[in-house]
Amino acid sequence: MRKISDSTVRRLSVYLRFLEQANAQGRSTISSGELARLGGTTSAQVRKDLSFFGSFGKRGLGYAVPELTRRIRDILGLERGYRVVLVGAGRMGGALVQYHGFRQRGFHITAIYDQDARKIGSRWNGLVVRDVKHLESDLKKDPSDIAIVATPAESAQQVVDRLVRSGVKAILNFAPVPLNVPPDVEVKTVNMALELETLSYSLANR
Amino acid sequence: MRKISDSTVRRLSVYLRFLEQANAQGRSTISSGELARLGGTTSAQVRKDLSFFGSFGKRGLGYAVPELTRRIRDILGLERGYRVVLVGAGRMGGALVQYHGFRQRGFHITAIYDQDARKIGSRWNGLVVRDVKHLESDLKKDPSDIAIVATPAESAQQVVDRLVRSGVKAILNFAPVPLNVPPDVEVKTVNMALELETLSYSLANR
DNA sequence: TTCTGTGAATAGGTTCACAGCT
DNA sequence: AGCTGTGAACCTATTCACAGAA
Repeated sequence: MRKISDSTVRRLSVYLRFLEQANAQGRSTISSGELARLGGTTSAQVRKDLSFFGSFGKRGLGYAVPELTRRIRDILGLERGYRVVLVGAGRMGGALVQYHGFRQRGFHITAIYDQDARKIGSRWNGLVVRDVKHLESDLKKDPSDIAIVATPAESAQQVVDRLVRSGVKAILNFAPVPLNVPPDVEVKTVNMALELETLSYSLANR
Repeated sequence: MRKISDSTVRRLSVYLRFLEQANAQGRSTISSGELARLGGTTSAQVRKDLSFFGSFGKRGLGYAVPELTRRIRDILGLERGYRVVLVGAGRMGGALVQYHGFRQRGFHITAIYDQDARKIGSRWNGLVVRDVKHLESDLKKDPSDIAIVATPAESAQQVVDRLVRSGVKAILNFAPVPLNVPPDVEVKTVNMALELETLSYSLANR
């Protein structure tokens, strides 16, 4: 498949949100102009983004809301559900387990792991925190495509190595370190301090 | 000042982390090649990024670690501290208040706000959660440059409007909606469900 | 010799503008 | 008339490649 830029994929996610709203309101069509306005981009950008995957619209009319919704869900691989394991039962892990947006979109956290004996065994949103030493054996029994890493920086790479060896192919990383993975594994790092620093930069340079 | 790309600013943040490590290890110089390897980029990229702000290196030698650290902190505006207010005392807000990376980098959360009577008055990491209705009057007394919005999607825009009217110039947004702000206000949105969707895309298209 | 600093070349993403359906 | 789909033009970011300083 033709290489699609990360920014295009991110915008598809954004369009999808507004399409779901339009669906809920029972709207039958939507134009590239309206999707653009809602998503903070331009109509040409919307049409270009969609054109990488096909011609979904009707000239003079716009896009059929239910069809385009389905198509984008399909492109993003959201028609199936995903099992997600979470490593790191700290504050951030806790927030993520509760985060409604994940389940809503078909990402189901199926297990939580930690090192800390004080956390192991406690119940979190219906799940028992397990000792991270069971990570490999659990994943062998119940494989997972996606893992969320919310450990301290020091242990993140080591955890990731173990996840990769256990067949995890996609990792969402909240530890503030770049992670090394083989080319067939995808990592997204969310680094909140770094986001604040870009804000600091913009305050300092005006 | 010449327009610097967001990606350059983000990479400077990354370099800064490794420079601080190198400092801690007492290293005196570091080359663009090494910074590149650590930060997952190329040596030409490192040199280009730095060259937008001056010539900090010594040919044949590399960069003096303490000097470059200082320069980047200065560029990013990290030599001063920032007062940060947090709106939304949910799970995510809780994780953010505790997050060590913020304080470490000079971002001090000075107040927490919520709507929910059950949360108002409770102590969080030494701060009492205040009724969000005091937002404007508090900011008038003690202005803040930066706010973190961790409210539900529905209230985010309204909260942001009030922050903007109160003089906040930079917002880190965890609510899963694009926010409208005037051009002199900077917003960074962190949308975790969207990150997972880009991972889903990469799993679906291989 | 080593490694920086930087124009020039390349690649990639966005916007333009218009032909072509409905 | 209205709105899509798309090549072409434009703009921005990255990589190359080399002159020049230590």
